[in-house]
Parts: sequence; structure tokens; C-alpha cells
Amino acid sequence: MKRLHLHDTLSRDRCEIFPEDGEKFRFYCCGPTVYGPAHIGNFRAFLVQDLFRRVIELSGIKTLHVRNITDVDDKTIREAQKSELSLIEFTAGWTERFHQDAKQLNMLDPHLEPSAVQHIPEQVQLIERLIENGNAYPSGDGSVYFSVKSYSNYGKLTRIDQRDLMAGAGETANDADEYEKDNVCDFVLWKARKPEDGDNYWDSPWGSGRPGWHLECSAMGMKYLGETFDLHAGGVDLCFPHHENEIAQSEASTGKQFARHWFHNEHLMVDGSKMSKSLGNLYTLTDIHDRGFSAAELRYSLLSGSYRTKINFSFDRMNEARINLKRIASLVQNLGAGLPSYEELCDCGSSEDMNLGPFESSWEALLEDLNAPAALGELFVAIKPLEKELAEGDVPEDTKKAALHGLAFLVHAFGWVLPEIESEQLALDVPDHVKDLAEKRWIAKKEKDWAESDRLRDAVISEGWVIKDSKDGYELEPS
RNA sequence: GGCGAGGUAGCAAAGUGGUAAUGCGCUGGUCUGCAAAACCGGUAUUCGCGGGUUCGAUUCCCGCCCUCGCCUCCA
Repeated sequence: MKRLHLHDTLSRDRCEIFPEDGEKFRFYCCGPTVYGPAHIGNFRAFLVQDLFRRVIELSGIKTLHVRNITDVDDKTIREAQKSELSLIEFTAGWTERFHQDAKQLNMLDPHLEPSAVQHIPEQVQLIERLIENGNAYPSGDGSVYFSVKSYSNYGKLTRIDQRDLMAGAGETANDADEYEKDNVCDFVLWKARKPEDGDNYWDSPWGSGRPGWHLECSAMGMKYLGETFDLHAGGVDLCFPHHENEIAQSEASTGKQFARHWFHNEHLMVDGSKMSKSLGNLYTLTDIHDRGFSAAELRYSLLSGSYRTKINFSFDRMNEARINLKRIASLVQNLGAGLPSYEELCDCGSSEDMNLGPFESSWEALLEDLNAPAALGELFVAIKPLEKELAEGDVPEDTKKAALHGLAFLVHAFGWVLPEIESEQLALDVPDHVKDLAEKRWIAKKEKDWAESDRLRDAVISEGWVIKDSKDGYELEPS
């Protein structure tokens, strides 16, 4: 059984992916900050992680997937207070929305979804440990900082030298609320309570306050996955400082390696630049629906580029996704029987004789650093002769079944939700006046009244329907 | 300034030291009264620019130009 190889941000090398404990592949993904609807760039990250998990599981490896909910930070507190809801109520609402979106996008649920506010004690303990080890210090105002100079490996993920860091930080490091730091690149572990935090504070040995942002992932990752686990994922922007700081906190406290591998996805661009509220190029799933596209089409589109390359979101790209999904769906339909389920495939993925037939090379492309464009290329190469045979008729059932089995691995790896290719059922939804026009047109055609026939066909088209003729009848489809 | 990604057909996008996958689009054909659908075929003598190494480079090396990201919250 071939295994997935993945580019590891830490080693900058392609690594074989397998569970260190031989049983479950344990990985942590930085989850959403729940202060509003996630945008499609956020979803690119979660979809790439979903693809990653599916490929591992389809190759027969069990996983333990943890993805956190960030429900306490500057933004959640600020927005909760604006909304006049408690922080808990406010973040619960957006967490729910996130779950709905994730479901529409056919994302597998993580096995555990811990939230920061539910893990204050764990975070406090971690700080205590860091202070004991001499890696953290309380400041005069009741905050606690991590001392970067106390940890000699600082910067190993992004290869940032402390000197460069300080030089680069020179212009921006004098924020009024950061004056308590010993060193400009030290970062906060515990933030002392401020008036603007309202009721959102917790007790600690250093006084009231709340945990710093980087801390939650360290505390929860180690709690649920162990002090060392297999992989940690997130968007490229998180490499620095978030992941760098996580590594520092975690490894300084345990003396052990934190995550064995780091997996980062590139950003989604819109109109050639990063999505942001200020540029007004930010789309949510609702916006996508409003433009007439489905979550399934978005999923196809966002996963059609390689995860380490920036991709530019466009509605042309969405159209392409729609067309390709239809093509795959109609192939599946023409192959007769339904697709085997994801669970069935995960079971057979562990067996040595996992055979994908013509789809083998497509699958292998995925195993090489999740090379989605190559996998799609190979997929269409495999599909074409099948389409031809099916168009010509007479394909043996065995061939169909084998093709369906192989294709299913790709469909489930990408998590595609295929559109229904309906004929009879759909006909029921055709408005009566359209049916009427189509029927009259069919009669005119039979009588070889081409002018009238064409006129009626145009009328049907202008109603938003397409007529597909066959030898002894016709079908209507929405255009 | 530091670190990093990338420049391949109209668009999107793989890839390799030996002469360019694939998808969309466009285009020709089969079918059709004509279309649509479906299927068949065509669509980069060339891979940002200039040098170098080599029998041979898009792929390796050097220089240059351009785009984008991170270095502050960020998927």
C-alpha cells in the first residue's frame, strides 16, 4: 500500500505520512475564530485539511482529528459586546453557523472540537510550567510574557533569526499596551484584565485576565493528542508568529518535540490579491449561493488547485467546477450501480490489494503531496475512454463495477457531492406552459413544420429550458 | 530591509535534462431538417528576459525584470 507523502514546512522536505504510534494519525488544525461568518478563504484551509484527512483515511489509516474553536480573543470580545450578547451566547451562534457551512461543504467533522474558553485551567497550568522553567515572566501589570531569548530554538519553523525579528519589529513594537515586555519579540501568554474586556476575564495566579491567543492551541493540542503528535495544520499566514510561538511554548514546557510535521496551505486570492474586508472582495458561503452556485461547486473549485499554490477565486472557475462535476456525475450514473460509500473504501484501503484500475494514477497523484491538478488530469485521462465505451453501448458489468470502485476513491477523496442527473423526475418540475410549448414543438417537428418547430424551441429556451432530442422523443432540462 | 511563493497556450493548471498532461473556452467533424446533447479531432516549434553548463534545458547554474504573500490580527 502506497502512502501519502507531504511537504513538511518544518523540514522543507517531502515526508512520508504515517502514525507514529502505529495506530492513529493524530493531527491538530487551527480552527475558526467565531466572531462572524467564515469566508471562502478560511474554507480553503479547512477543505485542504479535509482532503488531507480523506486521503489518509482512504489509504486505510485511522485518524484522530482535533480542530479548535477560538472563542476568546480581541475580536470575539469586541463583537460580542457590540451585539449585547454574552461572549458564550455570541460565539455559540457563530459556531453553529460554521457547522452548517462545514456540513454544506461536505467536510468531515473533526473527532474533537475543543474551545479556548473551556480550557482556561489547562492554559493557566501551561503558563505555570513555563514560569517554573524560566521561559516566562510576569510583568508589572498582571500579564505574563514568554521570553524568547530563554528559548534558543526560537524561529526554527520560519527560520527567523531573533536579530532580524527585532530589527524588523522596530517600527511597530512600541504599541502602548506592550510596554511591559522585556524584549520586543516576547509575546503575551496571559493578558491582564482591561476595562474594555467587560465581564470576560478569568482568575489566575497573576490576577484576572485572559489567555493569549497562541496558548490555546498548545494547551488543547497537547491535552488531546499528547505532548508530541503527528501533524499540525493551518494557513500559511499562521506560520509566523502563531505557529512559531506555539512551538516555543510547547517545546519549552515539555522539552519534547511538539508536532512532528507542519502542513500549511496557501491563500485563496480574489482579483489577484488577498481577500480582506477592507478591499471588499470577501465572499461567504451565502454570497456564493446568492451568485447561483452551490457549496459542492465551491468545494470542487477550491480543491482544484494545489494546496501550496495561491489560487485566484473567480466565477469562471466556479463555472468550470459546475461543468466538471456534471460530467463526473453523469459518468457515475451511466456506470449504473451507486458508488461504494466512504466507509467501505476506508476499510478496503488497508488491504494490500486495493485496486483502482484506470484511476490508479489519479490516486497516486494525490499521494504525492496532494497534487490535485495532476490527479484531475489523470482522472480525465481515465474517464475519456470510459465515456466513449459507454456512448457506444455494451460495457460489461464487471468493467463498470471496477471503474465505479476506482472512481469512488477519487470522488470521496475530493469529497465531491455530485449533482443529481435526473430525467423523469425533473420532468415533473417543468412548468406546464413549458411542457405545453415543448409538446407543440414536437408535433410541429414531426409534421416537418421546421419554422414553427424552431419558433417553439426558441420559446422554450427563453423560458430557461433546453430540449434534448432523441430518436423517439425528447427531454427537457433547465439551461 | 529580512523570509517565502510564483511567472507554461484565450483562461486555469501539471510536468520532465531529450524536444510540452489535463480542464474550461474556441474550432472542424459525426449525428440532426437545423440545432442542443453525445462522441471523434484540432488548438503552446514553445515554457518571464539575458547569459552559462550540456550532444541536448522549459526543466541545472548566474544575473535581471515582474507579480504575490508573511514579518501587526489573519486560513
